[in-house]
Amino acid sequence: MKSTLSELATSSTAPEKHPAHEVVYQRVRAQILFGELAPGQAITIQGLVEALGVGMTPVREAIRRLISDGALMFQGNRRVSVPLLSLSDVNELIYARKSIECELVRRAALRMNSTQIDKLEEIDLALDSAIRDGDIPGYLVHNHAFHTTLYTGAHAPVLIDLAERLWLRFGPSLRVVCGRFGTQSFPDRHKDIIEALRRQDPEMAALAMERDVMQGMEQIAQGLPA
Amino acid sequence: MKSTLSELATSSTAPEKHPAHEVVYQRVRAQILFGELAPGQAITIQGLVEALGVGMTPVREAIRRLISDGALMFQGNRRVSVPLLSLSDVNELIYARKSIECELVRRAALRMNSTQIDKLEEIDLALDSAIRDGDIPGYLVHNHAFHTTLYTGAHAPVLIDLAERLWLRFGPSLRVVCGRFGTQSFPDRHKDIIEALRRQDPEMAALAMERDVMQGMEQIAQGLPA
DNA sequence: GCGCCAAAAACTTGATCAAATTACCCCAGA
DNA sequence: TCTGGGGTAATTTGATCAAGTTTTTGGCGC
Repeated sequence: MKSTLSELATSSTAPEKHPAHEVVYQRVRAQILFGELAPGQAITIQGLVEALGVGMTPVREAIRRLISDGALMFQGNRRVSVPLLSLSDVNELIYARKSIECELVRRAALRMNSTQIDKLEEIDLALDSAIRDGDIPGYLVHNHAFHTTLYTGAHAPVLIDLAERLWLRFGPSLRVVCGRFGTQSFPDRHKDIIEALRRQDPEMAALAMERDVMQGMEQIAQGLPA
Repeated sequence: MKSTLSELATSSTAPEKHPAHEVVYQRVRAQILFGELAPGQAITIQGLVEALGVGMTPVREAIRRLISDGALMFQGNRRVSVPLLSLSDVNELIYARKSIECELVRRAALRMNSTQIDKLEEIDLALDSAIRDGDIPGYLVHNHAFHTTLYTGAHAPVLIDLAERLWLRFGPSLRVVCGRFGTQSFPDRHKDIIEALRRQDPEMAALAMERDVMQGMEQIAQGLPA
């Protein structure tokens, strides 16, 4: 029984019939977010056609979407690859993440009820175990789940869309950093965020989020290819 | 000799061979940005196939991209349409535009040379004539050109990508507002921006941009369907 | 090193199948 | 007879695939 990370992350309890191009998109998206694809790695349409056993049209649609997301990069001569981040890119991502995600957590602080916050705490506990065990894929999955669940509470679809896009850009590089430094080097700001949510204190939440973002992004900056 | 707005806006001096899916994307993108498609309007694959004389795979790719951009909206039952903005959407767009575009103009203020600023001033003059003449399409095209040229000077690809996406979201609604109120109601903050650029004063530029953004978005908010 | 040739991959199209909407018709009830 | 509702048929549209065409790449010989 083989079950890859991306299969787990994309499996749904409700067996709705998703179109093939959607399945391919979600699958590759998860591979990028959770580090199964390395920065700089080449992606071919044919490769995905053979790997996933679908026709070429759905694969093409999924790839165009991912390029638009910034999750993949069009290299000009018909080549597609996972982007390599420059230091300048990381600096832009830092600014954008701080702007967007701090606002999301501010809004979430005003709107989330205690049930939703409990759910968040539950995810954070799973995240803690992953960190203790040095489980890098688990860390990536739960860390992403923590943020997306948090943002869902903000009821801000446009900002959430922007935030998800930013995560797709640094996902592969985050995986590399974890592989190099392990998960220990991430002190947990999530506890501060949760406390701020319970107090319904937007500015405290935004401050904790800013620290969380900075920690992650500085790690990525240090792990950049020289 | 018929030449629509989107044809003009996408025509390039260099007749490079772009793939059909790219041509379709640029074409529909321009139609959305410059108001040839109304909010709520339905988009069909077959319609574009017939209108543009290309196969359906390139059209599908272009549509997926535009959906990912937020320029089009997937309505669940296989239907695609130009999004209608809610007041909440506009509020999110205001925050995002202020964050991203003010930072872009700050960076541009530190990097643009006087030749580039001259180019910007030239575009702004064309914009002024369009306003005087009540030329709404011209206003939309030149206004967009002003901002993209300005942002190009910031050398910040990630932030530029985010900003372009935001423009795609409110493009159709901006067209509606112009049609209702005309172009007179847009006092010109661009002069302030240009002066700030010449002084290389990032904060003055950011402030002028913030006013420009607020003016445009408040117009859109007031023009929202009741 | 330069150019030609072969193989692989991307691009495009047309055909086929499935799903959804629309049109239409028939019948019941006023 | 007229009207309205329900159900079915036809058309429209979307989804997928496979084949043909074009482009790029990489190797090989000169």
